[in-house]
Amino acid sequence: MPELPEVEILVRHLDPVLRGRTIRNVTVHRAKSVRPDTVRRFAAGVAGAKILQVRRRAKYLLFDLETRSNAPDLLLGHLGMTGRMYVQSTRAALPKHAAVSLRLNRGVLVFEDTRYFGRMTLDTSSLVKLGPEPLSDQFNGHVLQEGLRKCSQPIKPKLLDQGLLAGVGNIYASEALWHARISPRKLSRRLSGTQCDRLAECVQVVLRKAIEAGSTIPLDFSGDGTGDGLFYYGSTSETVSHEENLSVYDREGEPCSRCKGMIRRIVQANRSTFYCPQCQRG
DNA sequence: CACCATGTTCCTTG
DNA sequence: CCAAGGAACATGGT
Repeated sequence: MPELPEVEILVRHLDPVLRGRTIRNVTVHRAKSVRPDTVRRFAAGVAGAKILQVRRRAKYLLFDLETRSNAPDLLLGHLGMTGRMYVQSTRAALPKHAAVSLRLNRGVLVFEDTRYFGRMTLDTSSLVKLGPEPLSDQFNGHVLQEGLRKCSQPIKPKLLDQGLLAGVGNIYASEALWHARISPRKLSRRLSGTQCDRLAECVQVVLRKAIEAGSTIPLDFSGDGTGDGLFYYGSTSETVSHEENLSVYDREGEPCSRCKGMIRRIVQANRSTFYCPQCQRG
């Protein structure tokens, strides 16, 4: 599920469904999924709260809560690598890897997370280290250049630094660089002003396009087949948008659609990078 | 069995 | 102290 566009799509689905609902009951199936909260503190803080709004910041879901005074009023969700969130019927069985489930006045908000790298927590400290939202006017080529000025890392792994800009992940980092025709191995501080402008622009275009593509994917109401209209599944069908819309990610050995070069896979900072050595130069 | 996976954080190294 | 690299986290797919 999880880069900025996928989280954005999920938030757009969840907000109208959850807005105004009250959390009647809290079950933490995996204690580590609410870290650094304890199960006790999390349950006490969330039970009885009313969800006022669901928003996004970077790859985080923000649930604004109305709670008793002095209680934390912001619940934070992060999908990690494999997290999903959806509302299902109270009668439906929980998935094998349910991490947290919140029973509402109607339906259950399920946080499912196969690898348990994700979070649902009242601790919001991770938000303070985040850089600008790439789709806001707080982000542009100049801001990017400033952030890269003293950086000796190659540009691609640097794009994953959430303190530089917040929300780009491994897929869209490779994609943005391809669109900007910049080598992922280029030293960050060596990007020219023009390149920074172009890269900032391409980051925005790639993210916007992905959100647009995700918006056209129909919701998956399949759930468990009880079909009472409650089901909002986080898209199961992102593979569709992958194959259709990605230019280099996971396309090692395929020809570049722009120059007929051969797309390569390399490893940087322990993660895969995909690029076209022909049209992405130093 | 080996290697790969949309992310973050911690530990080590330089 | 800082930046960068690597591993850990946990499970499943190929």
